[in-house]
Amino acid sequence: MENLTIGKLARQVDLGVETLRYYERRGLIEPQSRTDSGYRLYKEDARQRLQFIRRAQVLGFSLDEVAELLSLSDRPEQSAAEVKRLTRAKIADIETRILDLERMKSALSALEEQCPGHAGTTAECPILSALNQQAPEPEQGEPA
Amino acid sequence: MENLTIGKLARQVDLGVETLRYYERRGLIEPQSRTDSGYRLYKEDARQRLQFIRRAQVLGFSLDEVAELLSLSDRPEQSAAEVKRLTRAKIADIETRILDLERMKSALSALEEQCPGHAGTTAECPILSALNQQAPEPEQGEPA
DNA sequence: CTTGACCCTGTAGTCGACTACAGGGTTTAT
DNA sequence: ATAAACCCTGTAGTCGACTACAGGGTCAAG
Repeated sequence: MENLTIGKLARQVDLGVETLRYYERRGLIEPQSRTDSGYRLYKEDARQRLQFIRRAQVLGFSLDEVAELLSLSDRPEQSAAEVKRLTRAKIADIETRILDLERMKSALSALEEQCPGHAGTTAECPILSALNQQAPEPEQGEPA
Repeated sequence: MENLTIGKLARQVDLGVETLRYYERRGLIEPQSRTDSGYRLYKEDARQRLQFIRRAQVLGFSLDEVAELLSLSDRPEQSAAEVKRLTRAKIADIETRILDLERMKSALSALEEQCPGHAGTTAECPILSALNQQAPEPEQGEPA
């Protein structure tokens, strides 16, 4: 039941004091109590909660999503369906981003292989040529 | 040699007028001239340049990088080495991001498969369990 | 000749996750 | 008793790529 001031907790979990207060504003964590002078006091379980936050972030969840996960975790009787749903949505999101990146990578790689580098000029560079490729006709814009 | 006002150009390339002015501030594009009253006038080749910008962005380049690519493209006599270097760096950057995302995805997928969903409670959810896993010892923080 | 659509500059707001003050009060160590 | 180290609130700044005003001037149509 040892009480921790925000500074001690911050050092223990290797976060800035400002970050902990920020998490509090975001609704992720709250001190168990306050001293008479208003100092935040945390219990040890705050470390657990902060670790939860960090791990969820590493898995790709935003702070808003972490807040949801935490509130679900705080109700152990509730169905796990929502957690599963959030996780699936996150996986789908990540897959989309991977596909986007794969597309960029393969386009870049194909061009990079063709590029003569120091052996040629920018005028002969297929990367720049691809970017400079003739534009489609003027287009009179959307007939809004 | 038809001159375009910023609004006409914006409609043709489907960008906002503000965006074009923003690109100008960022050093990506400049009007060929100005009217006496200060209106920007662009030539048709501005479309080409804006297309270059868009394509480079799609390939993952930041506006600062696009600016570099454009200035290289503006010097056709120069070696293509720098373009190749930028491209390789971008590919490496993308590969790193893909790996990060792949790691997240496989961690999430493994947990998601184990999650009972509506058939179980949050207390039985392996996703939340993983996030709540016992933290490493208190750690007295960095002995700064 | 006036209305409306356009243009100008300059500044501020958006998103996400912090990070950094400013201007105080409190606690701890000497 | 005083200085250092801590804590408080509240606000503003950072990054990137826009986007949105505010408060003007200009230009084309009726």
